[in-house]
Amino acid sequence: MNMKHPIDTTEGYLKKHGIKPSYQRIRIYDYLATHKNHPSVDHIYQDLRHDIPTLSKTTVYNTLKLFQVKGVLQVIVIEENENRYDADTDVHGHFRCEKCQKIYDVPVNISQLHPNGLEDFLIKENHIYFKGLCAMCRKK
Amino acid sequence: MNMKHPIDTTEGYLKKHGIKPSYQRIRIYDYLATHKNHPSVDHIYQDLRHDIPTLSKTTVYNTLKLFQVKGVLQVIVIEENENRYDADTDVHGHFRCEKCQKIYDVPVNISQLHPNGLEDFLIKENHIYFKGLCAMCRKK
DNA sequence: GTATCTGCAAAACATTTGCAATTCT
DNA sequence: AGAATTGCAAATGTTTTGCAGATAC
Repeated sequence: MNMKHPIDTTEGYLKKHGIKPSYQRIRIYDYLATHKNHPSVDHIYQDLRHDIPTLSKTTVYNTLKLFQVKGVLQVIVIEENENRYDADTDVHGHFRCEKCQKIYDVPVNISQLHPNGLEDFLIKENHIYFKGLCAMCRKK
Repeated sequence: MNMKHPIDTTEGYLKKHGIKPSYQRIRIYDYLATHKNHPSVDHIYQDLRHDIPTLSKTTVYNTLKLFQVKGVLQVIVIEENENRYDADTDVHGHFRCEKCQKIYDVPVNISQLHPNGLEDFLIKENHIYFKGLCAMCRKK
């Protein structure tokens, strides 16, 4: 579980954010909270459909869009043609290895970054990511 | 023109990077160099097809992919479902206004950002972007 | 019983691929 | 001529939409 208030259940956590906790929504949120490898829609769908045979991909899309609007996940736009999802809503960066394709979490101190010219802008989201070779792939 | 060596022509600049300067490639590069608003493939295609009626979108895709591989542009992955392109290959950030959709350049000092845990990683690309409301949209 | 949620099928996009015609040297 | 480039048409893959049936309160 990856929740701000660990005492909560997923159901309570979703409710608190104005999301009706249907069975599918709870399962999708729990999947994200326990699979921190920044899954794509298809990852989520393929894994969950073994447990929930009636699940449809549309529901996964609907649910993730709702989660995004309600602020319980962040969309990681790092691949050029598919979105990834992360239940960790704290500001942090990502690293994508161009060889093994894995996406790593990267702790970054955003306060060190003082962009000029944005003084009158309202910044709602910070996105930082890196691409290259991870330690393992680099050695080979 | 947005070139490291302003003395060059587009033709010379492309050659230097191992790109045969065909008519279409020169026109697409010039478009990027003079339109710094981070256009999408469709922006480029729709604008250039008035001048070059035979231009195909495939050629725009082919050319941008080639430019990316040869390192004369960077792909900005900031929209959730389409790529944007920038002939400025220096490290810099972007800000996308969620209201007017405009993408602004943001000078950032990447060296201020010392991500932990990437010591053995080879970082080839840095990407930093922000989302929110720009100064103009915020006032309204 | 009325709202909402789910999921199938189809549509809408962005992007890629196969291949034939064109262009360049 | 030979090699690279262009561009049409079709395919692919992701995401969205319309809508009917199921579910929840």
